[in-house]
Amino acid sequence: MAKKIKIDADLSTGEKIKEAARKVFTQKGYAATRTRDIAEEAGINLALLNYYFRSKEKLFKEVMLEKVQQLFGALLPLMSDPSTKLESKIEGIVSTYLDMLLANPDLPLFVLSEIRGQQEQLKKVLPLEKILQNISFVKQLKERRPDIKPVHYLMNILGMTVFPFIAMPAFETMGIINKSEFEALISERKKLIPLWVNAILKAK
Amino acid sequence: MAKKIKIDADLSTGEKIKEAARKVFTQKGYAATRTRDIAEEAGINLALLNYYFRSKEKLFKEVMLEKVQQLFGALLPLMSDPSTKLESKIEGIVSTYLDMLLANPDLPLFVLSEIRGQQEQLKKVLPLEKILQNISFVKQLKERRPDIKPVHYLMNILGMTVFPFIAMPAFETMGIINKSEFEALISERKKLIPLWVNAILKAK
DNA sequence: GTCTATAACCTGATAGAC
DNA sequence: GTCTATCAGGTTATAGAC
Repeated sequence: MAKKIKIDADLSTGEKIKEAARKVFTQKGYAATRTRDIAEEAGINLALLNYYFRSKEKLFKEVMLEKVQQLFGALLPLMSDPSTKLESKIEGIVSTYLDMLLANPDLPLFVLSEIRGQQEQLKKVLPLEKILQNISFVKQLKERRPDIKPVHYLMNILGMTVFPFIAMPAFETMGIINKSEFEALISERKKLIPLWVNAILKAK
Repeated sequence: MAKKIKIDADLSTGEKIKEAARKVFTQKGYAATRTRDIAEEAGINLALLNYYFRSKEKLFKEVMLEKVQQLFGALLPLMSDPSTKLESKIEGIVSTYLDMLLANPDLPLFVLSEIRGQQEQLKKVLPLEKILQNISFVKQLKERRPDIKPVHYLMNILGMTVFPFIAMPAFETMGIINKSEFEALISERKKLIPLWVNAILKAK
């Protein structure tokens, strides 16, 4: 069994490069990754990277757009479904989102820290401001608590759900927690967060 | 009135450079900042930067340690005080921390994304794992809810408090929110979060 | 399509004059 | 202490052979 094979060999060259780029960019960020890192990770030559993608920046933007959609796009269908009521919607959002984050633990920190100066591209892909107005979830929050801005609950749910993944690297380098302990915590939170959000919704 | 003066002129050269470094590093991160950016921001020559600080990395580490202490250090005295009871401790933590974050909005994203590979330096300055064991706040949480790990409440409080500052740049570039709207939200949360944390502590 | 070699550029750091 | 000029090394991107 080959242990240090980096990228699946039976992918098209373009996909191998892109997969390598996904990995290196999300781990190190745009400025700190060298195209050589990506080429090596992909098991191809540096020149090929520029043959398939015109430049480092172009490759990055493709990866970035994907990641933004992965991070935000996963939320929209869950929040939009008008057939589920608020409680089960919260449960679904938290559970699905935590699963996605466990599979992509460094996605949030990557997107949120590398998003600077990507306004142009983003607005095309994710017209979030318009979506957020008429989405079923927001309406239900408004109904339940007309006295509190729905965005507050959004922040609370995302904060409780996403923040652990943002802080994990720090806690990990400080030796406070390791990966398996973290995953155990997250699986506890899968049941707890919906409970807590419910309590928050009732708080006076 | 000189509008584009970058750094107060009546500082020692070393402090001018460090102040500029604080600003540029926290905005762009280590890899993306050029020592030339810092020199220009400080209104001095590039060579002087290397005269005062031996290298880019050394300058960065000084700034980084400061910022880590600012981000985590502010919490410790608040969480340690054994004379305050749980409710008012939560109120104090949230209120003080939000004030600090409003004054340094990009501090959390900077520290949490640039902390990689700083283990050595950090453990000297912040032996957090030991502190967290015996701190008054954690004990009180354990007493109140022996059935839930205290770290969960830590994550909830920090998530609700800090996460908005992490997500703000993203929401800002998407045009969902602007700075003054954000600050208004935060000042609302100053009263709401303690309420919510209380509700969470009671949730069954 | 894929490679080697190299061009063109940028960045951190230093030498040396003042 | 502060500057100008420059070096040394590294990085992106391309030219050109296969």
